Amino acid sequence: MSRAVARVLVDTPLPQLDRLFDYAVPERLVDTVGPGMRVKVPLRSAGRMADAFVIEMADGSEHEGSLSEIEELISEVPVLAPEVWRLARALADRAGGSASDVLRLAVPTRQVRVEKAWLAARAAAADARAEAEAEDATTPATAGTETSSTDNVSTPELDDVATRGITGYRSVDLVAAVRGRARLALDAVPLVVELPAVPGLPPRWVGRWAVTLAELAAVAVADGESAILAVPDYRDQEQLVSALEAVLPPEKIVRLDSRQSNPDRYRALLRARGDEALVIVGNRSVLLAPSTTLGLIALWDDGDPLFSEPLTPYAHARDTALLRYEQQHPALVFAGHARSTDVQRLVEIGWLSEVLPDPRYQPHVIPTTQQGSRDGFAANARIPSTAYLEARNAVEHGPVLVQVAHPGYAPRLACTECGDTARCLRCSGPLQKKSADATPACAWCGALAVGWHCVTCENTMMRSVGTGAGRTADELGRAFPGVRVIVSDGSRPVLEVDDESAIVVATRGAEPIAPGGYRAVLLLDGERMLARESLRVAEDCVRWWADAIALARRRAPIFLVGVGGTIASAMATWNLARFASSELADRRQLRFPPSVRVATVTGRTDTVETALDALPESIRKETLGPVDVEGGTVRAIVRFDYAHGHDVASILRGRVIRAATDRRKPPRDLRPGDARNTNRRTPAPTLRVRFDDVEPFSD
DNA sequence: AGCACGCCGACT
DNA sequence: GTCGGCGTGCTC
Repeated sequence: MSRAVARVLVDTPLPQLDRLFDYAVPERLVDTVGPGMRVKVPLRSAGRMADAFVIEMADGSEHEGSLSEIEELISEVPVLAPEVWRLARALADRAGGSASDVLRLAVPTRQVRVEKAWLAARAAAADARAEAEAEDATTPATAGTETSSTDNVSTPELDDVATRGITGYRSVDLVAAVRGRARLALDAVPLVVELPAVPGLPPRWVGRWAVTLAELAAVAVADGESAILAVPDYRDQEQLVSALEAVLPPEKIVRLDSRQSNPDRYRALLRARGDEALVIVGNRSVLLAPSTTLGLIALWDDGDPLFSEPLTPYAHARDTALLRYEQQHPALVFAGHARSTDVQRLVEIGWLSEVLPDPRYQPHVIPTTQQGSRDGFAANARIPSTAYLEARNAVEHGPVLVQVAHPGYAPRLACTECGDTARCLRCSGPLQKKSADATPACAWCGALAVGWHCVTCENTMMRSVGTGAGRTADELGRAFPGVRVIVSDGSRPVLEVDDESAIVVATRGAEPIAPGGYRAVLLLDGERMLARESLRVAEDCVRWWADAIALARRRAPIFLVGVGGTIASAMATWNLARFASSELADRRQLRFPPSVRVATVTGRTDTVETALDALPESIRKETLGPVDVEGGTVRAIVRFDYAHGHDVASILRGRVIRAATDRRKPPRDLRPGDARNTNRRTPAPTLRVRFDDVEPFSD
């Protein structure tokens, strides 16, 4: 007779165990165990237990040997949704990683209290339904936040969206596009807007992008479908949630992000597991949220590096979104003020359709390569005279934004005598000053530089090099006497300012929102920002500038200081798509990402070599390296076309599994005369593969 | 990772 | 003869 068999995925990072194992279901569990539940199973000799997810149930097994029995059902709550499993599998396969690594990000650890509340609510809802059916009445679901209701919401605001459409974009019916499951590259209108007053909530200004995404999500919910909205950081999330609260009842909005406590995340996950239409908002991991009725996925500002997952298998949220699109076919929206080269690539192959803002919203950007005026304080503050005059005029009416590259006071200090960088005497890290009268401190170890002397020339005096936000603020205070100066940087961010006169000095990405928008914007450190050595500098700068520009009042003057060339004219004409296109063309020329994909292969020399040898010749010949990295390992970079992604991933994955299984000692004759192998006790580094990492192309 | 199996060297 | 070393391979 057939006995109940559960196919499970064992929760382990070992690549060789990244497949399904069959276990017999003991009699006592036959009626309860099901897909998505956590279980404990014996692995290898009895006594060693491992956690696992039940993936599917079967009548029998292909396995030759005898089956072990499931040891224990951890919980009968099916925390792993089938669509999340499929996504995790596809993601791991594409990235050459293990599905369980993805699941660790997707499924929070169990919370018994939360689970009990959920089970109780579910039981209550089932009772209520039965009762309602008996009475043949339609009682709405009652009480508690855990109830599930499939009722469509209809708020006045939402009806308004559906009839009026979403405005600000050129000849596109965005509502119809979402309903038609379109794939869009949406260049957002660069403005701030005031949210409609909601009783009990303070008035609030947010980026207009947030309102647009909220409206799109509301359309999906009105159609009985869920939306997943992903943002790079919490400041964006705050804006988006506020915008959502203006168009949807709060119980339709679920936050799911990595800053939440585990119980909160678990509660959010269980809510998303129901079949209620919801908007699920969060950072990169929100794309792994369960949702069976997914009508929309939208990413805000996909070029932000916070969308790259720092944990194996390092998937980028954009790629997660694309895989999820393939599986569930929701509408897919990549929205941003600037356009990433990655999205541009998808536009150019005809896979995404562009939506452009109405040209009436084009910001008034004035590039000035001129290096500063002669008039006193403005010169110190690195502001060209035209910009200074405009800013002085504008600040009389409200806040003016000044964007700078570096926080602190003096980002770098140097010896007054020999000019060498001042370094920490303890750890050789560079010294910095946090404020004008602060004692210099080490950027690495934090030690205060008291009794400092230059290691090169023994001199004991140092001077500031470069200008941080604090020093700019001091100088601007003198340039604009009597005007309030507000500083916002990454460590002490200011989220909002009022609409009174002020000079707001902010590092990139930390710009506060001003009600009604800034009266003028000065983008000061463009030249320095562009000097960073990275494949994506230009693209990043355009994004940082565009996001700051979007905080300006309509028609406010925006000065891009010290930047010229195509990048400046792209900003001035607000043709950021064309800029992305020319960037992409350059990368194509050099065969750099995202025109091609890359994989970095790291490990012991012979392991890396055999891994590379396993690749087809056409791909092998596009290998850069291997080059030595620290710890007796080497690294190679493989470039390949998107069409070969599947092959490269599966071949390299095979090598990773082999390397993990194979514990033979390294060959004796590995590079004779190489001191590395003779003396050091290297713990045999295994083979590591990472896909689409841009870091090796930076300094 | 762990743990068992197995095939050669020194032992009662 | 056989005890146990670690090199090799597998995990339902």
